Parts: sequence; structure tokens; C-alpha cells
Amino acid sequence: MNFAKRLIVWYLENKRDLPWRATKDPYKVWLSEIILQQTRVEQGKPYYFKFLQAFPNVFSLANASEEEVLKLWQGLGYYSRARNLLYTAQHVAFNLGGEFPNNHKNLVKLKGVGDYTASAIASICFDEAQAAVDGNVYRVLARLFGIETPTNSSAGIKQFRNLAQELISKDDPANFNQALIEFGSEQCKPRNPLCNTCPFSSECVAYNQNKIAQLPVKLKKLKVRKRHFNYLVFVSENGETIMEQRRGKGIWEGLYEFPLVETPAEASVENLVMEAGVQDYFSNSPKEFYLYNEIPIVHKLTHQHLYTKFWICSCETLPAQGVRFEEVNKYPVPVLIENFIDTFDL
DNA sequence: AACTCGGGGGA
DNA sequence: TCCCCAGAGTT
Repeated sequence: MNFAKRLIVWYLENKRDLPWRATKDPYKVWLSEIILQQTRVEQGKPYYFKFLQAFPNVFSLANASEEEVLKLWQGLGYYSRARNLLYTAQHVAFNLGGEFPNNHKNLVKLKGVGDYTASAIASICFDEAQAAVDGNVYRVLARLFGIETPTNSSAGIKQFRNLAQELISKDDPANFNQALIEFGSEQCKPRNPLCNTCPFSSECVAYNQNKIAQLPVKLKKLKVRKRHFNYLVFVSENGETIMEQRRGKGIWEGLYEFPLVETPAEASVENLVMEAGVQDYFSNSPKEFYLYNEIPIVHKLTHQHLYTKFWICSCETLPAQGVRFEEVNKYPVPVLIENFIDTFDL
């Protein structure tokens, strides 16, 4: 029996019961795939349910506002996914009559849909034999075939995609793709893979050459930037604070936060009030101005470590348009801000 | 080809 | 700590 068939046999006996596996509805499959990009299944699940409840079909999503979508997406990270989700929903609903493209060639044109996601949707919904190569697939193939090409190099991306395309079942590409991914996730795990019970161990190059821990090979880059954030948490006597939306490129685009003053190093009271951004807000000086957390809160992102201080600014009237305390939780905010709001209790 | 974009879980 | 997660878009 060939690899594809054996893999699918393993899958049918071992697959998890996941909500998006009960349907071939392109809308639901697309939604699940976007949510699951770079996201663990268990983290994505509740979001999948929330979105389906709020937006049962592509038209209801297309008619939502960006803030609604971002609020539902809050906490999941990579927020461009949420903005592209809305953009593509509108495109499908208003330009394509509510019908998703039914092949890889056209699916990949959708914003937020790359080669992996287009292949997943095309195979699952339309039985098109396109290999969906995600992080799990890289790992399985690298170990099984002993491939040492870095998976995140352009050569590696091509090589693994071609190999997966050779292996794919033309009869059942939907189950093949999901099987390979599931196998990587549950059996051929990144650390401590279950080689004892692996049906492919006898032919696995990595297993037989004792290279399990060395494969797959990945080029590592990554330089982490340290930044110093100072949030001005205004508290007015009539129960309002100030929130601003992040615009332009960078982290948390479209999300809300308190007025932010970024300093080149950790700020003290003395040098913070000298900052131009603070001066703008303090044209009428606050009655009270104190530091909420003496020790900076370190919020770690993939490429940045944010050393954050929250400064409480009590005042009679706000220096800008205010938001009522009760309304604060309606805005989509980064986890860093959400954590503060939960703790501080405005 | 390299960089950027979140947050959380497991070892 | 470090690595990785059902990757995609931009520079």
C-alpha cells in the first residue's frame, strides 16, 4: 500500500473530532483556516465558535464593521488576519455573489489566502489535489525523508511543496492533506514524537539515523527590539478616559489603546513630563499624576519586548475627546491593555 | 530573501 | 528560556 493510503488509514482511525471537519462549506472552512494560521487548534476553537455565532454566513460577516470584527478577534494576535477576513468577506459577498472561488488558482487571489490556505480550501471543499504544506507537514516530511533543506528557505519551500504534491492522493486530497497535518500535530510532534507507535518508523530516515531532534532544519533569524511604552491613563471627574486607535503600519494596527508616549529608555516622572507628546496632553495640568506600576510590565511579542508603564492622570476635564469607563470594553484592544483594564478597574 | 505581524502552551 | 503553532503580506 502506498504512503497516501496508509496515511489516510491512520487518519481515519486517529483523527480528532474538530468542529470545522463536519462541513465542506467554503465559508466555514475558510474561516477556520484563517483563524488557525500560526495558531494552535485549542486556541482557535473558541474564536471559530464566536465568529460563526456572530456571522453565520459570508453576508453577515461582510456587513460587519471592522471594529466589530477586531473586537471578536481580540486576543488571537496577527490582527491583519481579521482585517483581511473582513475585506475578503466583502469581496466575496458583494463582487462574487456570495460564492467563494472553487479552485486554488482563484482562491489564492483572495486577501489573506496564501498557497497553504488556498490548497486547504480547494482540497477540502472542492477535492482539488493541491498539497497544503504547513508547519506540521514540513516536520513530517523532513523526518520521514531525512531532508535537511531549511524549511523556511525559498529552496525548502519549493522542495517540500513538490514532494507533498508527489505524495498527495488524487482520489482523496481532502483527507490526505488533513491527515498529513494531523499526523504532524498528534504523532510526529515537534518534541518527543511518538515513534514507538508510528506506522512509518521502519522507513523513517530520521528515526533510523537517530536524527529526530535535528529535523526539520530551520534558519533562525530574529532580533528582538526593546521598546519603552508609557500609557497615559486619564481619569476625569465625570467618569471618562481617553482611547486612541493605532493607525499606519506596525503592531496592533486598528486596535485601541490609551494615549501612548514611547521613550528611548525607561522613563522617570521628570523626563516623561518633558516629552513632547505628554506636553500636548498636559496643557491644563492634571490634578494628580502618578505611576501605576513601578516595575515595567514586559509584554513579549515575536520581534519586540515592550517595557510598559501605566501613568494615571486624574483631571477635571479631559484634554481630548473622552470615552466613558463603561464603554471601554467595547473597543478592541491588545492583550497588554486588556490585562491592565482588568486589573486597574477604572 | 529578509522582515514583520501576537499570543500562548509545552518542555 | 526557547521553540512552535493548520502562514501571509510587505519591503
